[in-house]
Amino acid sequence: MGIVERKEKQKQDIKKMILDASMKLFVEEGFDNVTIRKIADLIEYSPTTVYLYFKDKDEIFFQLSQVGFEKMLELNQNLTTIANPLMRLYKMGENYIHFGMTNPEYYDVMFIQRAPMDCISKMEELEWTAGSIAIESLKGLLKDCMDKGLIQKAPVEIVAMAIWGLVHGMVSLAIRDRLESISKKLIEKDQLIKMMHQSINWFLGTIDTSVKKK
Amino acid sequence: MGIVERKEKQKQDIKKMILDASMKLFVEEGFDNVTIRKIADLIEYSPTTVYLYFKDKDEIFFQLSQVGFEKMLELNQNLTTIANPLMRLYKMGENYIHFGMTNPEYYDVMFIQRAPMDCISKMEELEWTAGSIAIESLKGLLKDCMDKGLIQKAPVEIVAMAIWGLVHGMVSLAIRDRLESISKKLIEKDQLIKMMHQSINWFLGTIDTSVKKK
DNA sequence: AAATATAATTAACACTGTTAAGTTTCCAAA
DNA sequence: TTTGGAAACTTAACAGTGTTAATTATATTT
Repeated sequence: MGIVERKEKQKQDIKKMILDASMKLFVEEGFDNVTIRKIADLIEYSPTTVYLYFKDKDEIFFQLSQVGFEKMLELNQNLTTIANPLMRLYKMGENYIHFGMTNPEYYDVMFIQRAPMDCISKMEELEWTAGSIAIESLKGLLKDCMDKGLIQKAPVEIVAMAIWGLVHGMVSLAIRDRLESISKKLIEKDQLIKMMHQSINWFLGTIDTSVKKK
Repeated sequence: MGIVERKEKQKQDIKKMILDASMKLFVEEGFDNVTIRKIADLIEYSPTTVYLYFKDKDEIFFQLSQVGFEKMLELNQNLTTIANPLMRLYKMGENYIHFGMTNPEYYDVMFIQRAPMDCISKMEELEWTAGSIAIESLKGLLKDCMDKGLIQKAPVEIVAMAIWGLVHGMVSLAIRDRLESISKKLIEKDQLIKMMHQSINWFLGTIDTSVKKK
């Protein structure tokens, strides 16, 4: 039955077209400018056709966020070469900040935008999403650091929460233009990133047991 | 000229009515359910009347966020009694988390929602907003801690960014239902708050120079 | 070729923020 | 007290939004 196969492929192609169009609008014009009608215009179908391939707008954004997670996972490939877990942790934070600051729109759907209810239940079905892979690897890394005595022993979940909070907090405040108030003068993006690096550097320095305290 | 005074007062009263109605919708039905028409319904005026008192919807939310900042400032009154700056820092973080978790809608407009451009320029005019007061007091507190040798010396801005990031990160992830993935099972709000407390506790413990490191 | 299943579209609904134009209300000067 | 004008408010409308039911066009199967 080659015909049903081809049909299925066509279906997937159109799905991809819709996602690509959404992404294009998303990155170029921002979240609020992604409308069903604009998507339909781009792929040269009628607006209602979109609903033949996606339940609603939320599902499209959910799919986009999944793409974002994969991108992030890919970015973290550069960690594999780093043996020292504490160094890896630092690089991981650096990656996170870099990803968020250079892909603010992706970051938005992944971590800032309200997650629709039925996506949450979908997550629970999957049980092993790209997002949970990231957080699990962070927890593993922390455990590794503790086992090797590189950082103080503490409940992994608590420390993971703090570290994720730290980087997410800085990135999301930056993306939403709230970090202006930290210094009196305006700060440009590059310098902001530099400051974030200093922050995680300072942070990891303080929890690093090998650094001598006076 | 008592008449022009009374007129002015009336104007302020209606402004307050609009803000109160917005707030009510905001808290009870969430951000997306605050519409000009619903506000108008509540105050029993026509929708266009709202525009005689506020430039646009953004201005209403900006005003609401200002109210939020004042509420937060008020909450921080309990800090004055604490002499030890490190203890104050801990309590400040606890306050922040408490405020965010019990007033998620306020927190939203204050720190998460996209800030409209012309509000930012308005901020620069004011130059001394409730928001910047909070961040300045955090910086002052940190300087105090460093001067007294309670925590390691480091650039205040960098440390302030890290700490604000830490608490904001945890709260905003919680509000947007992203913290579910940190533990495999569902976590209820109260326990989440407890975990956040443990996080800042652990964090301040590690930067506290008086705590002995093994 | 006719019947059926699939795919795409048109038209419409119930909303949204916002504006121009028209009414009503109120206060001060003639 | 009447009249003029300003201020306050409303009606109607515009240009959008997500989404659905009903309809038409296109393939596929019998």
